[in-house]
Amino acid sequence: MANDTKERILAAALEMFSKNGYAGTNIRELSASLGLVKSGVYKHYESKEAIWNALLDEMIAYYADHFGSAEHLPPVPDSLEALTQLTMQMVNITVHDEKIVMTRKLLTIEQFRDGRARELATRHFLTGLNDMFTHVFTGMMERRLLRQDDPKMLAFAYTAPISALIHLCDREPEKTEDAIRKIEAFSRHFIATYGVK
Amino acid sequence: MANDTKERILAAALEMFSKNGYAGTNIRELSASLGLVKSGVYKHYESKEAIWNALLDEMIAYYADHFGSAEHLPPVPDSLEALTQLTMQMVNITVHDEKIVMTRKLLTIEQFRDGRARELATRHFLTGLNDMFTHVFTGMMERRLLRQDDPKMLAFAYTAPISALIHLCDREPEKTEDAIRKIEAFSRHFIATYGVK
DNA sequence: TATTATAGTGAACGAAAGGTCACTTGTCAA
DNA sequence: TTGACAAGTGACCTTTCGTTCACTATAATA
Repeated sequence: MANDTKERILAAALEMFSKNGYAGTNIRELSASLGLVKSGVYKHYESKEAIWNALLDEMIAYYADHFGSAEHLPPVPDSLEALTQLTMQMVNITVHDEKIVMTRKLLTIEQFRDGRARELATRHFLTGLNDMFTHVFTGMMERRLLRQDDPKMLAFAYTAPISALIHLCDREPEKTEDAIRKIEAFSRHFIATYGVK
Repeated sequence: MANDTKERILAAALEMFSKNGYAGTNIRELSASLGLVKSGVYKHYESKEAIWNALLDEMIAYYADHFGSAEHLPPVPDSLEALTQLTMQMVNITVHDEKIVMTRKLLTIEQFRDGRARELATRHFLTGLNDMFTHVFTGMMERRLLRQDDPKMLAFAYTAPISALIHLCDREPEKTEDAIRKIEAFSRHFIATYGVK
């Protein structure tokens, strides 16, 4: 029971912080959204900042669990088409999973205020996808699916535009479908450029 | 005199909003940073929100003046090397100009809260550079400096990675030099891929 | 059964927020 | 010289914020 409420507080905090930012969120509203009165929250966290820190802890742990280690690297696609499919699958999850979307928004909003948010933002927005596709492209080059080139550079050239469109989805959700189509078109264009026929 | 203070208030607002966000900024501090007492600010703007709106007006006007119309399109580079030089020149301005950096941070932080900030963010982060380099690449293809391809797609593939590294500079300024080197390396890699020898 | 820890309530608190207002000061036009 | 107005001050108001605390209800424990 205790733990349940504690987690529900974090979930509500993620929702409110990602919408209104840390400074723009107040404990009254947060509590109310859980059917609690605000003093009830203080039975589980000693302060607003403690909630923020716990949420960041959870986000960091979540990232480590889901994307952190080599076990989570995707299988190397065995065809050029499979690269697009892998990409679209990942994009669809990342753009439609509410929790991931909120996490990204939160990191976007708070990256300049909190050092740990800053680090995690860079991983989410830049190095995470980059490392993953460096691995993918290295494998694809070994299998002669991609022309020989610097896999890190290719991964950067591939993931950064995709990342930009994911950010667009966060910012203007009504453009999501369009952005996803653009990502697929970009993926195919990339393959047309670097793929080995 | 009146106008002077009015503008100084906007400058201070840009600084504070871009650092602490709208909700995290208070009029007392803002006034103090100008050597004023807070009621003095209300002689020039009727509310905090009015300051925000005036700042956004200014930002929108500034963008229109500096990057908005066809007059501001850069000359089409006459060589592949000139493309990298044009790029690096633009990147250096955009990364080192304090006002532009603060504007970008502000839009990053407030894009989910304000509709006009959202629009301007998309222009700053995505469509602005994109349109500009669509023009550049169209010209370079006509001059057979770049291989024939979809100029919009190439512009997107070129500008999005650069944009990602500019965001990195905003987030982690100590990585600025490194990021700029990466941009140059990326530009040269891009040319190696799409340039006509 | 008696006890005790836990989760939640509601009133209250001090600090800080945005905003108002009567007042002073300095500048310039009539 | 005087009157009017713009710019700035400082005290004050109301609201909202984060936080505390004495208290209650509940459910597990001894």
